[in-house]
Formats: sequence, structure tokens, C-alpha cells
Amino acid sequence: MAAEPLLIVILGPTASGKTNLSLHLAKRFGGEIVSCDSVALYSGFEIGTAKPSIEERGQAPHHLLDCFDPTEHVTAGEYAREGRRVLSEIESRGKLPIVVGGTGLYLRALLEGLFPGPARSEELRERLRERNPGRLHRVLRKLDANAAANIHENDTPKVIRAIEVCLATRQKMTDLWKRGRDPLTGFRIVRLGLNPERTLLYTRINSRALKMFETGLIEETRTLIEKYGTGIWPLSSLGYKQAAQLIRGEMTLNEAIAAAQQAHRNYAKRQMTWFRREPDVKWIHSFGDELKVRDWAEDIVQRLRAVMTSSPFGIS
RNA sequence: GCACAGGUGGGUGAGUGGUUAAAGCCAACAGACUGUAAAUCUGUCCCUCCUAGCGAGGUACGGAGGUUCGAAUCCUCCCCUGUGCA
Repeated sequence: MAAEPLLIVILGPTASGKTNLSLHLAKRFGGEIVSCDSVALYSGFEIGTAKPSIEERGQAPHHLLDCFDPTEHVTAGEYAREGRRVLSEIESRGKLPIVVGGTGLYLRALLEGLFPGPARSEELRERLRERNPGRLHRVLRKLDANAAANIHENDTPKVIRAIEVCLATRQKMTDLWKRGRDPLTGFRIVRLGLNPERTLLYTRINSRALKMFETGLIEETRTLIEKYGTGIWPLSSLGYKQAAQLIRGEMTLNEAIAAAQQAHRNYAKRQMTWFRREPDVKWIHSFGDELKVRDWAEDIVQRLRAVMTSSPFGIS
């Protein structure tokens, strides 16, 4: 068994304590943190994304946080490329990479790769969006019946992507899928999953969302709107959307807070349905900041390291 | 006290005599997800039973009666809530 360098992945729903645990492991093992979060990628989005604070970021190197301008359109493919670049850099430094994932698709793109498909094409999409869902689905049925069978007619974004792929490559998307993905290689991947009890999680989500409003989410949102306008994608994400509605006078403060809390709760649930399918996850039913979880995670990492260094082919 | 308005399934809210276990929305629960993914979408959602179905039965529209072949819908009384007048 070749001793590949270890790659720790921490996954779980929002507010499950991923950041806290990642920091702990990074300090303990000399790790570097790679964020896997579709909104924290953008600069200026601090409070609403619950990014680690400046001090926290000082405790260990952080990557893919704050590294894109919000006017840019980052996709899962770009994220995966960037992530892999960063991972190989960390490896070359001999440090322990710790991926902290909340965005299921990005995590999958990073670890397992995407199928060899084309990037999105805005012009084509503009034209397609004008058609109604039923027509679009019929178009897809002609281009790729299998894809059409798997994608619901109402799921317009996915129908459009499938049509886009077929038209751009002149092949069926499902045929391209058969060529497989391009998984990340060269690492021994260990997935640690945080899955605290739902009611406890929801309580934590509620108080954290409230705190975001109390500590300047509205001001942050206002600044972002002034700087970039209302059209940028991350402004429609959890918390920012509600703060923007408040600013526009469409909601009262209390309504905005309640709506943000609700949105976060719904999101956490969706995250869990995604992560439950993730392969080879070592689950623990607690928050990442609990002592027993830290010990549990530390123990796992330590044991795997011991195995690696004891191997005759191990890299120190 | 009088006058209006109103009390519907976990919430909101349609429905004003019959294809109504009761629209829609929300929540909840389960699921999908291959370059917008903090997005988008799907299913279930009163109870029980089975041959698991556009199946059978039982409950249900504040409460109690009544009219009717048939009521969430009409009538009577009672109980609550809101608003206005006293």
C-alpha cells in the first residue's frame, strides 16, 4: 500500500462547527485550511458567510477564502481547478491539507471531478431561457433522451445545462458522463462528517443568524450593494438576500431575521441530504467545537499518520 | 351592552348546499443534484386497514342542535377573537 499524503475533509451543515474543528486540527498538526464554500470565495462577504475572523485566519493558513471579486462568476469547475492547485502547493510544503466543505457540489467536483464537459455559454443560455419549461424539456428529449428522463421538466437550470452540453459538444450529455470523472489523485482522503442533532443545530442556526444581523450584516450588505449593485449572484444568498430586502423596505427587521433563520435551516437540511450520500464519511453526531469531537478527530488523524510514517515508503 | 367582521387541517388562507379529506402558499419530513449549487427541482404531508389503488372505512372546517336526499357552506342558541359605537 503506497503511503499517500493525508487529506482531511471536514463536512457538515452550516453552523455545525466545521471552522472550529478545522482550526483545531490545523494547529495541532500543522495544517492548512482549504475552504469549500461557494460564497465565502468572494471578497467583501464576511459576516453573512460566517467566515473565520482575521485572528482565526492568523492561526493557520487559509485558502480559497476571499479570493474572488464578487462580480466574477466562479463555477464548480473553476473551484475544483483552484482547489487542486492549492492542494498540491500545500502538499509540496509538506503540510496537512484540511478541506472544509459546506458546498456539496464543489466538494464533489474537487474530490471526484466533473465529467469532461464544456463551460457554460451565456449567449446560448439567454436564448434558451426565453422558452418555457415544457418546450425546453422536449428539446432535451430529442437531444438526449436519457438526460431528459433524469431531469425534471421544471428544473430549468439543469435542463438548460444539459441542452448546452449537447449543443456545444454535438454529443449526448449522458454519453459524455460515461467517460467518467477526473478524480483527485495522490491523496489518502479522510472525510469527517459533523451531524449534530437537528433541533440543536436549528437552535444554533437561529442564534447565529440573529447575531449576523446584530453585528453588521445590514451594513455589510449596504456596502456591497453600493459597490457592486444588486445584480451580483452572492447577494442573493442566505442572509444577504433578506438583508437586501430589508434595505429595500420590503421587510421589517424582525421579518428579515426570521426569514434568514428559516433559509439557513432549510439549507442545512438540504446539505445533509447531499452529504448523506457522500462516500466513506466518518460521522459524528455532535458539533465540531465539542471537546469529544476534537479528540475523536485528532485521534483519527494521529492514527493515520502513524500508519503512514511507519511505512517503508512513507514520506515524512 | 349594541353594531359590524370573523373563527377552516402544524401555520397562513381559498372555498359560501353536492365530482371537497377540503385549492394555493409556508413549515415539517424524505429525495434528486456531473461548471449559476447559500442555486434549482421532486415526492409525502388527518387516522386506520388491505389485494397498496384515481382502493375501503373512520374522523374533520369554534361548540351544541336543526333544515336538507346531501352542510365547512343555510337556520337557532352558546363560546371565543378583532373593529366601531356606547
